[in-house]
Amino acid sequence: MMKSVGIVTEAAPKQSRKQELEQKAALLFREKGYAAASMRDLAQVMGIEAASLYSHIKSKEELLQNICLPLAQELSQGLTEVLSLEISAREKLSKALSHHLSVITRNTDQSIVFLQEYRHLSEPFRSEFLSMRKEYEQQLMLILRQGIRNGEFRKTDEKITALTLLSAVNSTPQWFRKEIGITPETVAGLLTDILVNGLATQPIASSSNTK
Amino acid sequence: MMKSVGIVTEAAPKQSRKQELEQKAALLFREKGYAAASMRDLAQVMGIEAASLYSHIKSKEELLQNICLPLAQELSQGLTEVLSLEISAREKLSKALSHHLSVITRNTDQSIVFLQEYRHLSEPFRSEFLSMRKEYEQQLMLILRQGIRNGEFRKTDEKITALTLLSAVNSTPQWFRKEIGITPETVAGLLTDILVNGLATQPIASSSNTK
DNA sequence: AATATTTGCTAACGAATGTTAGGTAGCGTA
DNA sequence: TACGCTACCTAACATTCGTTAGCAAATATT
Repeated sequence: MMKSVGIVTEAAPKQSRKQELEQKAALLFREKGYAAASMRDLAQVMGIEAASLYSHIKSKEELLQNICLPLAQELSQGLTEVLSLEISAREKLSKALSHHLSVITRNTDQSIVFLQEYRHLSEPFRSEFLSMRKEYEQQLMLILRQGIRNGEFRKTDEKITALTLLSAVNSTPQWFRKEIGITPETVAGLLTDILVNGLATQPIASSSNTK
Repeated sequence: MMKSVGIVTEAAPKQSRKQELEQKAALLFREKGYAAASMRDLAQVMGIEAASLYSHIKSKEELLQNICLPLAQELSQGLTEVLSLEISAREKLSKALSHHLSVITRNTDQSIVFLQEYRHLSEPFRSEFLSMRKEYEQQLMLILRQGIRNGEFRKTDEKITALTLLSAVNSTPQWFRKEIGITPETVAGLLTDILVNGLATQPIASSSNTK
């Protein structure tokens, strides 16, 4: 039952076919959406018949789960680690955004599917996913609250700010291509700078300016 | 046999049946996604049979078009108007974000469908939609460029910044509920403040200004 | 009262969907 | 050699899909 190929020399893409399937599925789901992407579409991309897919997977939804859940795990774990550090709120926010961006820019297809198609998970998984997301948002709010309390951040609505930050960084996979020379770390620096320091060269006095 | 149970006496069905259908369709598409939402689902929400929907519409996609295209028009027109004003870049950006937020917070269901399901438009429409979006992004970049040139804004990557701003405001319909007392104008003020002035109370030296 | 429009019905269509059953060729290993 | 495993095949299934045809009651218009 167990694959005893555990010699260290396995750097070659031997563990491939299923992984290749999952990669192709992520790309297909990204492009057409989970519901609109058929197993026959996926089979065509793989160069085989639709029924043959079931030699590798149990169901279509298993593919979606294998895209969403590992990503959710990796994101959650990273943020929890950052929260445990004893550094300023500003540094925490910077590290949190960097880790988040690092994860999603290294998995752009998966991230887009993760963000947009999670609702097609069936029931134990969907709820689990949503509560993980809620906890993630609340952990981010914790950082903001700390920063506001000790004067590092301005007094903003924590919830709105957290959701706004998240959706700003979550749009990155839409335009990020690793071929164009820009690294995830550079992106993290750029976005963190914009969001923390703002666009303006000098802040405006009052809170309201519209009339 | 027609159901002659007209006793129900709906309060004031001022809007036509077709408008009601389009509103319900927007909500359904938002909740399940366009591809996963069936005409039979929609019929059930309307309390009629699926085939009866076709007394009001020509096709499922017509519903999607009637959700996406008016919204795209209203957004584009507003931004073009702002661009024509002779005011500072900062004021332009503020007005642009305010108008954008005003439109999407007044049509939350439609906005979410508009943002996530446009790809299911068939071909003349999808391309038209994409080019409108591209022009919208470029108009926003124009404001940023103006602000950077005349020193109102810090030197950031215009494209990345524009996309980041857009996705930040576009997440608003996800949490905005008009019942909770907060007005679109207040949201616009909050978000503009965060994005323009940043989170920090005092900007950091930002050593990572390599490029 | 006669007519037209709106709004709904039942029945059914062909096409597409995810998935199962059962089989086969090739390959590495005991 | 025999075995088991991976990776694929053809054929077919039950459902669901968007949509059409044809008809009828209610409502509005004349």
